[in-house]
Amino acid sequence: MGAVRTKRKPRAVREQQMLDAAVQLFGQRGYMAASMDEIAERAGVSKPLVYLYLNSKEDLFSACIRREATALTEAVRSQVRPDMPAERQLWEGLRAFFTHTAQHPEGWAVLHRQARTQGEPFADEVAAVRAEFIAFVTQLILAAARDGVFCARGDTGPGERHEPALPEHEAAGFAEALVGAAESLAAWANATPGVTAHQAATTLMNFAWAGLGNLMEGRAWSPPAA
Amino acid sequence: MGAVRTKRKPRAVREQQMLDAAVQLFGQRGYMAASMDEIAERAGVSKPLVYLYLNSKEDLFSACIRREATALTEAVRSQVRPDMPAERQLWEGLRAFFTHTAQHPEGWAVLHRQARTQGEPFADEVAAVRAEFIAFVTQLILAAARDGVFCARGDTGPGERHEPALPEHEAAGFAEALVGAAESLAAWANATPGVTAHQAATTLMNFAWAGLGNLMEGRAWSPPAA
Amino acid sequence: MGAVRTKRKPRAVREQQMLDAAVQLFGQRGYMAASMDEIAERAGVSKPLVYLYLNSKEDLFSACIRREATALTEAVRSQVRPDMPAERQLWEGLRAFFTHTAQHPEGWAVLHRQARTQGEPFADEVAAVRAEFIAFVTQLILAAARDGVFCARGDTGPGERHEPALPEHEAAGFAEALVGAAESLAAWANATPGVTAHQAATTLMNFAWAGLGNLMEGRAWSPPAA
Amino acid sequence: MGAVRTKRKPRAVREQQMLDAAVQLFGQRGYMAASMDEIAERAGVSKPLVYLYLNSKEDLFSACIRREATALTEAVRSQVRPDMPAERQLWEGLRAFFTHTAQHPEGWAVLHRQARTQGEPFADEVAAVRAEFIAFVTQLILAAARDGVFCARGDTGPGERHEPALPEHEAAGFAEALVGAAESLAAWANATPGVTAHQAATTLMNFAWAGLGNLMEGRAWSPPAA
DNA sequence: TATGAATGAGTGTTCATTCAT
DNA sequence: GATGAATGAACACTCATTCAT
Repeated sequence: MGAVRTKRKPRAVREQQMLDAAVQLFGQRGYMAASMDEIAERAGVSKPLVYLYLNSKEDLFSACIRREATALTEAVRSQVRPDMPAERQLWEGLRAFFTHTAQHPEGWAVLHRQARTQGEPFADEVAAVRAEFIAFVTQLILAAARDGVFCARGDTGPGERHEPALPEHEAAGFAEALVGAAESLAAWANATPGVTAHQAATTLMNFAWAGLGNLMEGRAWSPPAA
Repeated sequence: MGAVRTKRKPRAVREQQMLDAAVQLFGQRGYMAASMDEIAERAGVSKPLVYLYLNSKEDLFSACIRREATALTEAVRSQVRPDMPAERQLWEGLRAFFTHTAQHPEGWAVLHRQARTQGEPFADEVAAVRAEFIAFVTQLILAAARDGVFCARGDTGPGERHEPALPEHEAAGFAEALVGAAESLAAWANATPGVTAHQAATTLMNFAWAGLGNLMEGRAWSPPAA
Repeated sequence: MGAVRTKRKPRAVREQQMLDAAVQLFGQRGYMAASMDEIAERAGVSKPLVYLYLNSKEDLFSACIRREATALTEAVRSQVRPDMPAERQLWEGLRAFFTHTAQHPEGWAVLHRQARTQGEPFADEVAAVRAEFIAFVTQLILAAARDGVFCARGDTGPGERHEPALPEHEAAGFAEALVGAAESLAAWANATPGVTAHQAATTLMNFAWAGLGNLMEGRAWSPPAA
Repeated sequence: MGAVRTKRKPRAVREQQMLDAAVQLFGQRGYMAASMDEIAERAGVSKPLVYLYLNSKEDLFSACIRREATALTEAVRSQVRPDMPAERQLWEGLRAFFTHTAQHPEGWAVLHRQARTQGEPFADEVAAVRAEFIAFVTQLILAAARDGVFCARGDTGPGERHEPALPEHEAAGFAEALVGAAESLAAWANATPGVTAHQAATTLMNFAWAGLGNLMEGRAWSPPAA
């Protein structure tokens, strides 16, 4: 059982083995249900070595969170250039997001499912990263509103410019919704065979971006009469 | 110290005390981190009694999930009548959803955060309930598309009926996104003071419904040229 | 191995069993070398029960220290009445001390040998008890000096009263020496077959009390010329 | 971070560094609580080197005991010449003892506190050294009794020689008491600021030697009537 | 109906010790 | 001469669970 126990690897290599094993098990079973014994075994390493290198279960989990959060952030950032138009930034970012979560399902499980259910230290770490995404999307929405992007797609004449009309607070709500939708679609795409990252991103852009455009043009939704 | 230990209550009362305590603790700490000792103490009951009534920790957790899922489903269902127009059904359902999650944060935590991180038996139970919501929303979207609802709000003449143009598979994706957005906004509303259930529902309707309408009218989003 | 595991005893009984086992093992092996497993086994009890009743190894050790310190203090106090002459108080106290340490060697080992080598919390607890003994002996010495007891044994007429001539600080030094001698003789008496508590006490009274008398009469020792 | 790790020192030097570190840590924390990791770090040396030079933790502790025991014995022996009168030998020996224990508190802690609480191998080693001290003091007392030293201090004419009157067994008891008193006073002197080795030695001589003299002169103490 | 008494099995963590270089 | 890499065995402690009353 467990990986073959090879010998005498340099520290950095062993550490990655341990983190790989830990991300898998934390992702599958959760923080509390994953035992250090099992992690060590799957890493092909004795338990004391795990403690020697990673200090404690908490530190190991934190290290997993940080590694996966950085990887995800990096994957998205590498596809998004600030000089792109907002719409393109969002599109590329979403594609990178869905691609990465599809390729690293356990890492995504650690971030999205497991870390958030654990107490303060872990939930906070991932909340901070998520807050950055929210802020990024909020800025994108505001930028698009400011630049009148939503009206530019041909149907409305560029002459009549609606004022931005979008308070920051409302944009934050939309960003929250958009990110939540993305998280949900990531799980859906991973669980539904045949749904690619490209399709998931397209679905979300259709759902969200078009809706925002509609809104920008003044067609705000209002509750139906009781 | 825990709750005051009163004596000789009928079984049903005791069981509710236990479930209340369990939902609180499972919601706060998670399934594994919540101990039966603590649950019994908070319920004001001895531990063997918990086992006598609820059999095991797994069964207790399942009972919590079922109770909270039923409560949430009931809260939504009670506000939604099948004879309402689809838009109204969604609006009322969302309001009920946001209201209920705001009033029962621990129950919602059990369903949304904790149950999904645990293995097969629990995650499946809540997944089934969630699937029902998704299916419901999918039907709403399809119904709206079929009835041309999105065009009805005055701007387009009811005469020219667009064909449905919305394959079920695509509607399911939208539903997934909409539900994910709702879940995200529920947490956001609970964490952000001053955001009411009404506002959260409005934000989501604006974000989603208006977007859907835009889409229905043929203004589908397509990826920008690289 | 281990005691026969009898069943269903009331808590107080079990606690004494545990303390008995713990005092034995702590006394023989020391705090760190005694394992909770071994203590539980010798007490005829499972390990969780030890934790249920005594909380932790530290608390268990503290409980041992307190129990044995109280027993020793009580044993001595029960033989010493404040209305006795100082000399008699010391004599009776020492006899009680040597008797008790002979009858409870492990308890004495816990107090004298083991507790003092452990860190702050434990060493302090026993140091406080020892300080009480020192203070008691100091008062005895001062009282004897004040009352001129040392001159009363016939050789000097009671008429000529020497002034106390004994500063408190010096009395404390003597008390420290006397108590140290007593501790040493307790181990010696326990290790040397045929030495009774009575004999040990007599030896110490001869060694110390007579010497004090000599000193009181003005025959102070002074260093020999180099 | 521990001592600076300098390179390539001769073996004897490294060994002393290790023993220094070990004596400090064993003295402060005790045998079991001091870890080889910490010792190696404080010695500025890698752990395998400690094993290469000192074989095992037990051997290392033994080496500490032997080094400190030898140092203490040597310190005392160097001040005591067999041709001195017994009283002077004791006085000089005590002064050397108090001086050394004051200057090497950790070494003294290893010998007096830590080694005696550990099992057979260590306690025996230090017990053997202590037995030598006891034997030495016993001989001193017997010699003084034989030579009538106690009567020589002027008050009694040297003409009338009391017979020794001191059985060896009784002398051993006095020696045990005296050494115990010395050990106690050593700790007291170290813990009480302002008490010098000279003062501690004087206190003990006053307490013990004068008492012995009193005894020799036939004024034996006898228990008071009940 | 309800509980005090009790435990088997497992957890995270540490330590003395060795090997390969 | 000296060390980075590695582990078997143990430790304190906790938990879900049951029995006897």
